[in-house]
Amino acid sequence: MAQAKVTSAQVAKLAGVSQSAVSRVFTPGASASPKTIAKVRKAATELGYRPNALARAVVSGKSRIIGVVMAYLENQFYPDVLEKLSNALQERGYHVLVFMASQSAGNIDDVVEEILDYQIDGIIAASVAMSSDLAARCRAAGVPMVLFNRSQDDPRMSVVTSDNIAGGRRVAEFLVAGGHRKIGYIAGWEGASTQRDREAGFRQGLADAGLSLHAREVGDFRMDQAREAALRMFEKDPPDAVFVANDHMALAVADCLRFELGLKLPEDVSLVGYDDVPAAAWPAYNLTSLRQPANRMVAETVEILLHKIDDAKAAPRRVEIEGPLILRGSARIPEGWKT
Amino acid sequence: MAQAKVTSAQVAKLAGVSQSAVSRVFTPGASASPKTIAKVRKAATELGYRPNALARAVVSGKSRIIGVVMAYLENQFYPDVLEKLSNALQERGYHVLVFMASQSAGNIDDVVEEILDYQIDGIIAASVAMSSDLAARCRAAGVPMVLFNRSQDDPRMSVVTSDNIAGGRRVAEFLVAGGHRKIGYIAGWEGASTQRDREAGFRQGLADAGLSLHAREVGDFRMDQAREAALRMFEKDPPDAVFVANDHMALAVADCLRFELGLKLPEDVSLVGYDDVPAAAWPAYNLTSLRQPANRMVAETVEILLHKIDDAKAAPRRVEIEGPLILRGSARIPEGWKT
DNA sequence: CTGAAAGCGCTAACAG
DNA sequence: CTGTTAGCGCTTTCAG
Repeated sequence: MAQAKVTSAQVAKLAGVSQSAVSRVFTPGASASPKTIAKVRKAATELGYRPNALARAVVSGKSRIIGVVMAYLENQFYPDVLEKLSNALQERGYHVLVFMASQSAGNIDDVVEEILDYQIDGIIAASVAMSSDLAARCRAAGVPMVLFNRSQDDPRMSVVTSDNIAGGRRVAEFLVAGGHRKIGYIAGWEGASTQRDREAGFRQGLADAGLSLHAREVGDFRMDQAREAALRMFEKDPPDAVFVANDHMALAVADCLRFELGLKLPEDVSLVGYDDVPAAAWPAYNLTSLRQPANRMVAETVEILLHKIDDAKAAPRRVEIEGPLILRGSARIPEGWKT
Repeated sequence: MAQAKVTSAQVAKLAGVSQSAVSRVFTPGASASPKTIAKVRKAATELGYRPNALARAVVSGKSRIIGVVMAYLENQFYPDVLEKLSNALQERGYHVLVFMASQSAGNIDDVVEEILDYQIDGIIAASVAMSSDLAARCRAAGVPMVLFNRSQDDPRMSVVTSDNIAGGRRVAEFLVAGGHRKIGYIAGWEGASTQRDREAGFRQGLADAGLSLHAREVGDFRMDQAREAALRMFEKDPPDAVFVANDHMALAVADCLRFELGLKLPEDVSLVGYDDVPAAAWPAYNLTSLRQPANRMVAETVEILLHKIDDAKAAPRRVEIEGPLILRGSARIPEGWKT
């Protein structure tokens, strides 16, 4: 009968070996004779023994816990990422301690401290701005960190994003090739590197075609703000195409244009988003969007982090992954446009 | 200058007190003279000391970690719940170790064992079926558990759901009052208690009006399955109203009916979902839905779990929370229908 | 209130 | 390979 809190000592006694023998049997890198292993395993299952991960962590210094900081889960892109991260880390024998930076009165720093108290082996920060102060603390504590979908100038920091500049440029090329000339942009939160890069790339792409932004509004990565931005943008001299900094906002813009302003996509205006969240593919939206390859971004993130974990002096890496433009019905497709 | 891994012993030395004094200053329930507290605090901040939560957990037996098991995050209802859970627990000084049961080759039991190794103080299982075997293990390990949005017959288990039977019945009353007579139902995964209860309530509601189900198909809580279910249901003798077991599926059904079958909502057919996820309110869907009050469900869940944590012999509780029917444009609204 | 001392459950040298 | 012996960093008696 399985007892609560069985210790290695009890297993040792039952198996007739030393406590360290038990430890060895359950420690990945250690060796024991087949005979000992058998005896210990038998006793262990008999008692329902499982090693105490915390005690192990205290002595070994490795908790096999990764802290994941998320800004908010409303944007479909993030639940998807969280799920993938969690699965990828689980496969590698790590577990995820989550922290939502959302509501928490701005003091994300406090909670990262708290999370640090758990002796986590690494941190993944998705779309949150790390104060350089905090980054310094993590470095001091020897906890590797990688930024996901948010860049930072600090060259000591590992970063994984999509290639936002190339992506922005590609959208511009696409819209220009589609014959659009009055092209608007709805920006995300201006503090975000992703926002800045997408806009920069987009502007470059327009400039290459001798164009510039016809209109620009800020949506702050929020649906309600995006709707209002769209309303302002179409008040007078409306654009014939709009690029929205992410899909989450683009969905709201699509609704606003169609149901509030009575416009048809793509006949009256072309609309393009960024991320390719699941909802972009839903028939009600059918949104053309530049895909962020979540799978590859997650894989890289995990790779970089785990590598840094077992080699503390590994150099920081900055990875930008290009994603394809997914063509759907919300934007006019140029004749002969190749993929 | 903040050093990596500062111990209480170092702080003690600097403060000129014993190591236990330092411990007392940082232990919630303990006492020390104001003078000692001051000295210790000063030394601690000077060194950048923070107690090691793991070591504390080993000796105290309380980790202040809650394991949260989630089936999948694609259905918008769950990210929302996860975020709220995480926030609520954080406020109470707990942290969340997540486990995604999704892909993981069916063996959710294995990973719950893993998560149990971390000496978590409690488990919240959202929409996952606990094998009674596993439930027994948790009980043996003395780890309280509460089931969220999924019921189980075992009376020793605490459970929080919405009142699915009342909800199903209410939808039936609503559709009947709207003059519908050929009413179809698209079921979720048949293994889920929520599915069964919603259907049971719905059928009761119809029966009370002398009606029965005109058609029934299974969508398994998946969008693609739901679409196919809708297609089958409308192949011949189509219903004039459909209740779909959750919004996640209802969104797919809405798209199928409108864009594949060319039907108008609510003129040709009324559609009602369950959950009231954010997307239900998006203009593109405007879906009438029975809301699951996530806030209250989460609050209850946390309450029950934490109570059980500090009183091990607290009786299990089963809570069913009623939610309102949110009227939108996808279903005909009966004349004089009161809220 | 405070320090000394005894563990929590486990891993990691260390001799044999 | 194995048992013995030190700890990991902390909380918690136990005297004083």
